[in-house]
Amino acid sequence: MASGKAKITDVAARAGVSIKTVSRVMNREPNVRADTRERVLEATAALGYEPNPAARGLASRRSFSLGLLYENPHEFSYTQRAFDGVFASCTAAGYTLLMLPCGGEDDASSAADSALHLAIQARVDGVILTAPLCDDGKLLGALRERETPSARIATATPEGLSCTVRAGDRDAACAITEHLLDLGHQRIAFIKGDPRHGASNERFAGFRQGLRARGVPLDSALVAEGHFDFDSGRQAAFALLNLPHRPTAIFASNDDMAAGAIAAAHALGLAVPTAVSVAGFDDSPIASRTWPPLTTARQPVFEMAAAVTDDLIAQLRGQFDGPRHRLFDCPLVLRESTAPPAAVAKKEPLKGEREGAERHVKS
Amino acid sequence: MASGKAKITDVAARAGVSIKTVSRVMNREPNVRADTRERVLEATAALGYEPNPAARGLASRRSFSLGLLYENPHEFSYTQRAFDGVFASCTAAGYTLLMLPCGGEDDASSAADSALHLAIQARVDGVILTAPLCDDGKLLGALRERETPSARIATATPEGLSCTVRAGDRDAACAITEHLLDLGHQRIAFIKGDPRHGASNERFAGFRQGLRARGVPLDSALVAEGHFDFDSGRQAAFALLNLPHRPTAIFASNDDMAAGAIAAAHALGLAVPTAVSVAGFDDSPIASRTWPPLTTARQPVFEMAAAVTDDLIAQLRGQFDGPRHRLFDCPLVLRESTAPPAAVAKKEPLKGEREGAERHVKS
DNA sequence: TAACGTGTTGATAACGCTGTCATTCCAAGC
DNA sequence: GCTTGGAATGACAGCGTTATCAACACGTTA
Repeated sequence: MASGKAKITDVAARAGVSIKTVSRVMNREPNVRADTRERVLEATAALGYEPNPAARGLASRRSFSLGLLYENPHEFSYTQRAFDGVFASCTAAGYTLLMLPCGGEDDASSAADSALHLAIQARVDGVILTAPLCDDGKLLGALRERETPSARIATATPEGLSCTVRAGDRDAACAITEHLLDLGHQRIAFIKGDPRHGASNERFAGFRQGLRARGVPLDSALVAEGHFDFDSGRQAAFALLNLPHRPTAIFASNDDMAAGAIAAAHALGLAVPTAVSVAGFDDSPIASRTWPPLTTARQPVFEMAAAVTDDLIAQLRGQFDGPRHRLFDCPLVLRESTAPPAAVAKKEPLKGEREGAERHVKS
Repeated sequence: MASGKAKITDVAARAGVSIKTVSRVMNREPNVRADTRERVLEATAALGYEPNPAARGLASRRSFSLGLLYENPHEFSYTQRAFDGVFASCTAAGYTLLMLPCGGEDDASSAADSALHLAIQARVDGVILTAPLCDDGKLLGALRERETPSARIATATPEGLSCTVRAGDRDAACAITEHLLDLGHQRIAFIKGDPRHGASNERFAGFRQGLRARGVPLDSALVAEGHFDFDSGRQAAFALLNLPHRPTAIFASNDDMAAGAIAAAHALGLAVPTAVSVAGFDDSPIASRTWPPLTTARQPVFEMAAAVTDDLIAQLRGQFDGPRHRLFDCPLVLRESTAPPAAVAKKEPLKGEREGAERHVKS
């Protein structure tokens, strides 16, 4: 109970063993008799002993901490979900987590440098990279040079010596596209994401794949550039909806941009989904906060982040037989922002109101 | 350049001084001759020397790290902005920052305990508490008992031995209320925030104060309970807008709930702001992502967090003459979610479209 | 019985820095 | 020149843990 000051010698004295044995117990090392371990644990509990991380770090030349490098100032909800997953795994494994923001806006590479410098200063045992940093050649090179183990979330290149995790962006984007086509849409616009993110290409590829599967030609006039943030989505949608022959549906590469598209539609007096359907990607918090709430694909960021962190920690502990590359499905989430196009709706009117409850469908 | 392995003895050898002098330079201690300091700095640069934080921590019995305790799983955008401010100050001062989430949902006090335990394990030099933890008596007691310095953001009790910072919630809420009254609204509904947050009371008090100043009686039927999250705002607004004699404006205690109110209005076929005006509080990211974007009060969370962190670090460094209690203004931000009520609008029609640009007005 | 192996435990030297205190330096005062 | 005192510097002992390696206990095998 009286904690805060007990050290390993106190515990050793109380348990009647050497400090080394206490150390063994604290570190879950083998070769300690069960009753000895019991006595030590009892002593630690009685004294409220907490190992001193500084002393541990100094002696073991490890810090038992990881760094989470991220860049996106816009879509922090993604980083938050990733953080939650990474944090959960770190805590479970007795690791400490450092947030290492990379500026973003201004000078991307110098921001990455400074974040890397923070990681070096803090002597983290490993780093976790989110997109788009996870595909930054210079950063990866610097990490390799320092022999810093790393894990990569949402990478475009699921290979190499570090563990990676990514979502089935292409399949899910294809599924969303097919959903829109199934509703009867023929003129579907697409808003691309930040080209530095590997997921952007994948989602666009999924979109094209969906069209191709249904024999609908790709109209390049309906493809707009975006950067994953609300404002770029709004502007892109504005332009698309002002087209002479405007699309009946917009598929934005993420939810923030989809929310922007909804705002643009509202501003133009176009009701969603009556006049125009809108779909997003990620199922981030904003997806259920727009009106109408967004049809999207759920990217299981928490689970992805937690899994890849587990992998990284396993690697740090030497339980490692080659890097592991994981792939997670993104199930479709159907909400109220998508519906048949007006022309079709007349032929097949919807029966009553759409239900408010979400429906999760495996993609 | 060749960094990662140099230690203080190497630097000392290269600079031709003792390790103690290098230590002095690294810690910006006085009583080092300018040219000596210069030589040492040159040597550190040449060797790419980075002090080992574990060794530093062990010898100095400090960790040079702070912990940010937070609880709100809903409104993470607030925590993010606070984090950004705290992080900026920490980095500038050479401190490391640990995120210490407190669960939230389930068992609040046990979650706070576990976060506190993480802080103890990590041996942070101080902690920063966000609402509502900053007013959690048990938590504050535990911190006092361990003599852990702390800073508190958005506290209801700006007093005691720790540095605090808070926003002028009451004045800003009063200003928003007066803004709605000035537009001609007489029946203004109010959605309260989480009662555990000190700000909730203050904002409600500001609302009442605004009404009183204009001689408008408080109609308790128009006051609803909320918990600062989107869904509670939506439900409260739903109930309010279904009232026989419904309000012409809704003032929600924060932006998330205001976004929920907008969703409720949309769902009921009530246009915002034509049929009902909606105002929020905080100017969080969602405030500019709803449609229409929200009239709100900007809480300068980044600046508040950075300032109180500076105070805490100053205290840790012994530059401390009593705790400092700061107060920040929340300027009004007028956007498109508020307008004169329909009846008044007929008499005094708006001229043309409202401009899209934001206008910041000091409250 | 002796040698051996396996499982368990402990003595002691690092780990890289800071705190304490002693020492040296140097300009000013007599 | 000699003393004085503050500024500048260094020697050295920890800080609380882990790593290394030695020692020991005990059952098994030759």
